Amino acid sequence: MKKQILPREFYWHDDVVALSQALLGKILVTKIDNQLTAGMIVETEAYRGAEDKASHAYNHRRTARTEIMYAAGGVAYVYLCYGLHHLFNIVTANKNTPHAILVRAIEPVEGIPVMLKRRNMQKLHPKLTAGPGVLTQALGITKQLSGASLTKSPIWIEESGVKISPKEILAGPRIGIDYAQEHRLLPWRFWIKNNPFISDLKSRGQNSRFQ
DNA sequence: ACGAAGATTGGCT
DNA sequence: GCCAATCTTCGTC
Repeated sequence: MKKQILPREFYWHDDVVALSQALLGKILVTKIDNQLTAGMIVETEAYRGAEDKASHAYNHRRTARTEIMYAAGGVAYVYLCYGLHHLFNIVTANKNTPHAILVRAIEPVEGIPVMLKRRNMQKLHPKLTAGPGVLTQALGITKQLSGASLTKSPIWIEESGVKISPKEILAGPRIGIDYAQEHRLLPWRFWIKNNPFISDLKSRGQNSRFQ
């Protein structure tokens, strides 16, 4: 099948919760250090900009770090978490609407030897790319790439040809945002049912071939 | 200028 | 299950 890079307009949709589900099954690709690596997006979280207490842009907070969230959709927002982990987000919606989608897990598709080397692992295992901090390491994404366009930079997203039906999509509370008060339990984390590469073991399903 | 907290991970008990 | 690692960011003094 033909590889089709998602156009900028794809990211301009105003409903970040719907887009978070639409991104499941798409292919996240990087070409960094001249090495092509890619994985299917299997878990996402929606962060609904100014109205979401879990969002870095809650109440229209604007700082040097979060400024890129206010750009028109279709750019990367990458930030350092706990001083260690680079977390990759997709900025969505129109300019000045700071919605973003955190990519929490991917299923490796291409460049697996490169990803293994970057992760210092010997063989394929969900730990390679299951989790927002480890998938960036596998793909070579760092905060240097925050602000990069997803249509003309070393990071982009492609159609996979695989259609994920609503029945295959599960939803639950977002992870690691207990500080978000009444927004803490919103079911804005989405994942592909029973996919072995989901970050949270409890929601992964019981038939993982890696157990 | 200071210090607490963080959209996590991996190793050890 | 618990906890340290590690450092930027941001609120407060």
